[in-house]
Amino acid sequence: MFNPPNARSFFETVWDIVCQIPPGKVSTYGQIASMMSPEDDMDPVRMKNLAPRWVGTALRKTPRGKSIPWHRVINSQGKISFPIGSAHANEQRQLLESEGVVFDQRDKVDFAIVAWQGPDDAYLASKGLLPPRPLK
DNA sequence: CGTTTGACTACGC
DNA sequence: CGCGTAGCCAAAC
Repeated sequence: MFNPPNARSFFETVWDIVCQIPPGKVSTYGQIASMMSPEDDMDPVRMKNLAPRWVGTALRKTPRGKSIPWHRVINSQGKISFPIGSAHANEQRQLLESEGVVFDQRDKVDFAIVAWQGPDDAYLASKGLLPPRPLK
């Protein structure tokens, strides 16, 4: 899953999954990671700590020209992961708000309303992905 | 080629 | 809820 030789396909899988998130909904780095199968010899603890960061790494390298909805991925706390007030954070927030996503006074979204439930089963099967862990 | 960085998370206080 | 910390390791510098 995370070996260098597989990095390319890992990134592409992440981008592919992100493209499945509909407007007005959000996912998290950890949720996307939860859909990827760990390698057989991967230590569960190591996996848990590593996977979300790799999703972040993949997103950081998102091709800007392919209209991938990168802004629909936030962190497990329901907040944008860029420093508040930064150019990136402002852009991400504006994109989400333009889709109807609401942020409360602590800059958090309400997962009960905007959490993405994951791709449909057919998509998961076609990509060999696991059902995503629900967001809380 | 050594050091720092980073689009994370779970957990403890 | 907010803040700090450990765990992680390929990129970026």
